[in-house]
Amino acid sequence: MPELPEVETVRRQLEEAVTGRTISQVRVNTPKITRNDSDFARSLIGLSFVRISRIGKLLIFETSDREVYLLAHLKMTGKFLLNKTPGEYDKHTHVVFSFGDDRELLFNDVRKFGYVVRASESEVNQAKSRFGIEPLTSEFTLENFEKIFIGRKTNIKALLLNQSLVAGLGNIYVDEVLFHAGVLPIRKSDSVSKEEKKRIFESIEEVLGTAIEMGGTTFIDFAHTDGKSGSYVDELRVFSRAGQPCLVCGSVVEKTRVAGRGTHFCPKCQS
DNA sequence: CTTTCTGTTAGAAA
DNA sequence: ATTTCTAACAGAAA
Repeated sequence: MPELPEVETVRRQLEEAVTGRTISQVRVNTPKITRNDSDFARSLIGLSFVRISRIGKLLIFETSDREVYLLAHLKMTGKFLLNKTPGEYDKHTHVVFSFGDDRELLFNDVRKFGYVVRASESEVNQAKSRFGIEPLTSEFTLENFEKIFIGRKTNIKALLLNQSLVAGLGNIYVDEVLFHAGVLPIRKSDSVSKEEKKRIFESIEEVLGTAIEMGGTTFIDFAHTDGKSGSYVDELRVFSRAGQPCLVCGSVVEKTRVAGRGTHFCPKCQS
């Protein structure tokens, strides 16, 4: 579930909690999470976190060493948790950062798809360059958004899920955005009118903006760094509501498979 | 018990 | 070149 609003929520909480703190100890319980980096712990001890930034769903930790960064992706079930009882955590805790006080930063991930890896400045720039336009920034303009349609004819859902075109949308928010915009997920991108593109563009800003304000969506696993849930789940209009009445028109919300993903829509509100 | 499904995405296959 | 499909993994649900 971590999509842009969830990752942004975590970013803000991490920035508040760990910037300026010196790493005194690092424990790697599951080497795969760090891409089997045998120097991971040793190279981080003594450094401090300077800034936490984000592009799409990727978290970027700047450290006090200009050449040392951490790149972290939550994938499906990853979480960063601030642990108030050092040494006590479950079997899904793969990396532990200690700061020499009574708080630890944990990376926890049931499915182990996520990662926390060390990167150089050039590797960070390489990673950034693979992302498309970032919503809620000055580069996210209608003009730039319209450009991603050029030369493409896949369905609109796959287009919006493509991180190299727009950064940060995932399965939940694409369904919600398309409902908000009144466009069916299966529509071929080259059939989407200029007016519809404008509605989708504005819906991305609206839906993501509100979701960030509400601390993201906790559907099953997503948690804030304090373990609490996001409340945008109460605002979902179609996602996970198959078989239930559309909150706008009362029609039954349907679920199909589009772009290989479970896809929810209202057959009356979207066309 | 077995099978199916799940929020992501890199990489293979088409 | 773009688009589609699958594997990576664990656990909940059917």
